[in-house]
Amino acid sequence: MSAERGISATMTPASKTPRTERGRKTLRLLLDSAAAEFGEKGFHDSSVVSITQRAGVALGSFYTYFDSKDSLFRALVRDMSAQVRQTVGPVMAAEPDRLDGERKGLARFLEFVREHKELYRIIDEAEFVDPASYRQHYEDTVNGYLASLKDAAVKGQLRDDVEEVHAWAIVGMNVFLGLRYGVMGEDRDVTDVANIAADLLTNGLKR
Amino acid sequence: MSAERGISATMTPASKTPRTERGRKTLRLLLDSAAAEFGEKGFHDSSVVSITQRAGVALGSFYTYFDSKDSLFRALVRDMSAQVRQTVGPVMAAEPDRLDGERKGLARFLEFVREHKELYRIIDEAEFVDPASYRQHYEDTVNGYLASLKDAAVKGQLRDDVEEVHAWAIVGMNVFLGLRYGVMGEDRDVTDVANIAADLLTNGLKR
DNA sequence: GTGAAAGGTGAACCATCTTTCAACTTCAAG
DNA sequence: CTTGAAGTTGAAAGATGGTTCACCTTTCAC
Repeated sequence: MSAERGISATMTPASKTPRTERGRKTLRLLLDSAAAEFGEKGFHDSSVVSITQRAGVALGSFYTYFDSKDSLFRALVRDMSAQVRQTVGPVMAAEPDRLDGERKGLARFLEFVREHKELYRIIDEAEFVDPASYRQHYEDTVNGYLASLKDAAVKGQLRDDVEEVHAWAIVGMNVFLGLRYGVMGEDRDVTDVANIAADLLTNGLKR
Repeated sequence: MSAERGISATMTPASKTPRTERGRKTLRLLLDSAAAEFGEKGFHDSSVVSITQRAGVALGSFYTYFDSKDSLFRALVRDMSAQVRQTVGPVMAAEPDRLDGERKGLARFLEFVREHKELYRIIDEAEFVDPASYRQHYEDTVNGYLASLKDAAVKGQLRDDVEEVHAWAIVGMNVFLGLRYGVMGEDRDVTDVANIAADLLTNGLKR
């Protein structure tokens, strides 16, 4: 049984992990080039040759660190997914009031998207290149959200019937505001957008 | 000048339009097979050979009706985009009260998604295959939404400061609810989901 | 200084499709 | 019944781009 234990899709095989500083440097160079390349051209129009050229290393070196173009992409998706949560989560958690946290968190998210326009292309393309990671990304995001909403409900900061549907709705709202006001155009102030959205979320549409 | 007038990316050249009933039948066969194929495997893993096999026509016939694999995809995106609005719009407009319309419209949208699971894969992949159509799809959707919100505001059915940000937020919410409760799983009743979302949208999160 | 492990190199191999094309079939108008 | 325009066919050309591999260079422990 345990002899059969292999490496899962989300792990990097030991044989590909760099052993020296030099190796880690090259690996990082490849990851950064890949993020830029995938962000600009998407997965299929990006080529391994082009990524290595951008990184300034030889084609063959790529396969010293990754099993395939796919496995590099998987590594990137996991990396960016974690980066978003690590950036936005603390900002949100720092506010005593959950609805203030919502506002601050969204503003920070919009800023992050503007600094990392490649985020959307990479996460979105995961739907096709690596569906498991795609699903995982949103489930992780929604679950984190739901937990913090329920926590706030217990504290009496918002309605106490919050559930999964609310979390998906709010995440969808934020994702689309990021798409429109982070990626598609920067024609609005992030704080304004965050205020409007937080107000909608707090008070609703009714008169 | 007018001699230079060509065909835009969104048009089908006259030379490719079927002239007979037999031709129209083959074209439809190809479109349906393509929707199924793209929905299952995504654009890049779908092949023209496979689409023609599914349709039961020869490879060469494909190029009688389409200039390229890309142009077929573009045709499909426009088609599905219009289909969604034609399905949901009337249901929403039929309710005298806009917030009731929101509820009914979302329910109908969720049903539509369940009946057409390929919708998300095709629209989402347009971000990479045909960015112009992707953007167009969401701008059309949001603009329609915004117009109807403003109309309702004038009638006094909801807050009168509705603007673009609200429209993007609501569309994002609906898209994600469709993703989760239409595509990813059917573990919730569409009416329940629509009621919860409409209530959130109407009254907000506050206690 | 030496040997071995880690890292680097890029030409070549190879599989996969898209697209073209010249020959063939269908069908309806005259 | 003839004719030709519309439609059909699939082998093959052409392009692309991921992956391999045999050989070279660098690093560093002993």
